[in-house]
Amino acid sequence: MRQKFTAFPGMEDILPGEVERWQWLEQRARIFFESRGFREIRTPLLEPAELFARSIGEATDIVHKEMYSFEDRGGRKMSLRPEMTASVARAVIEKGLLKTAKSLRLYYLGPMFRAERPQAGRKRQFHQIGIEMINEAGLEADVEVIRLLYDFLKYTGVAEPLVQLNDLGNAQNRPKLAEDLRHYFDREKSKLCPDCHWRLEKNVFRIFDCKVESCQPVIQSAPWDEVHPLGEDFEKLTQMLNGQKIPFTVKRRLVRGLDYYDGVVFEAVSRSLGAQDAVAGGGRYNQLYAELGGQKTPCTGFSIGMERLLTVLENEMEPLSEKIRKRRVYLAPLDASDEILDIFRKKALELRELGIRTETLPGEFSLSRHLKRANQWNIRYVLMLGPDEIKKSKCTVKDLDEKQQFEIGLDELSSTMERVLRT
RNA sequence: GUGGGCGUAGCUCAGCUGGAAGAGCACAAGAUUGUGGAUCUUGGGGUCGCGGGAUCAAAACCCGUCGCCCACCCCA
Repeated sequence: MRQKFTAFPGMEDILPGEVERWQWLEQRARIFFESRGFREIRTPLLEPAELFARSIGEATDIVHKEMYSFEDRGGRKMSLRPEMTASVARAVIEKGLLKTAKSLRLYYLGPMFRAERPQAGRKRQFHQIGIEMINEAGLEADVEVIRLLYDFLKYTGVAEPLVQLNDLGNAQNRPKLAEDLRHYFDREKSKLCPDCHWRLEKNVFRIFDCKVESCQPVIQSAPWDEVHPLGEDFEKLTQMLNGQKIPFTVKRRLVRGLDYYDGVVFEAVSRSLGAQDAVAGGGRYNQLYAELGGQKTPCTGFSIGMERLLTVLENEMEPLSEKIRKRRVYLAPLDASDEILDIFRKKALELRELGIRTETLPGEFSLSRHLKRANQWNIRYVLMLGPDEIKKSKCTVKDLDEKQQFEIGLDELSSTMERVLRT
């Protein structure tokens, strides 16, 4: 097993057999978001390094130690995108998309890159599905984003999506909030772990992510309600969510690692994921566009980790392979006559136009072999055509699951198979 | 960057206090040229992660090294 080339750590091949789940999820996403008025946007994988520093934040881990950055031949500093929100903002500002529309609803889907140490649920190349609601202020937009996330997760088959939310405060009061929290944790410093001491210096909010046992009491009794009580707006938001029957919990220690968030933030979590339990995360960001040189533009959005969602769905996905399997038929010509092969070519074309995968083993005329192969390829229906069938102008269709077979007139073969496969 | 676990066939792994590299699954051919999954027969596949050391003898013991996984940090 001496191998010359291997994929880089944390960059995985998605092989046939697994790729079908990805295709399925991508298709679900497109159907779901497009039918709700979102339009896809695709941006380059490479962007100016500065774009991410300005948007995500110079001091965040993502920017200062997890970006793939390098210079191209012209000495331009570029980075592989670690997330999509900044790229979308750049494109919207650069192309002036808000000049011909008051607001935008965009979705995206694709690979992101972060040079972290790989682990369960954390790859260096990973994939996200996300949406951005651009230039949409107001509680209604916040509620809608959360509802879209909740509905989409249900739509893909997550049994009970759990949404957690928090209010990080707005641009005006956030510095003071950080200051007050720093003040509090500084008083309790002796009870905190070394990592938290570091966080205290760097980014107080991160202390809330600490999992060390001894830090928990201090975190629990953080004076959120004094320094930043949940306001009337947040109260209204929760009422609206209740009204729409979206289950959620308020988690005051929920903070996010990207600096551009302010206001309402949320995550969807699943216990089945292990240490990295967030399936999706998002929230409101009202300052980003101004920061990047555009007009001040209130926005909200989220992104979903595709790998993580697929992990959550793993159990529920079993019927999926079944569904894919059903859209296939196998053609078994029983001799090499031109007449039979001609009919099969024509029928294969018809079936394929109907979106039915049609396969055969070329140059093989032994029925036993055909059946074996169909079985091996996990195809349920075998269409058999030989001299006997030609005489009657019919085709014998064998159902390998039910061990039945029946004859269908050649003229209605394709339409009948379409009906059979639909159920 | 810091811990812990694991590296033997394509996959899952067994291999005892050192004594001729194995099983199951998968793959290929046949028994079987108009009725498949089973069974049987046969076959291809290995620098036992890599390098060194002690030994008559190492997959096993010692040292080093590389890789992967999990966890911390952080996030999707």
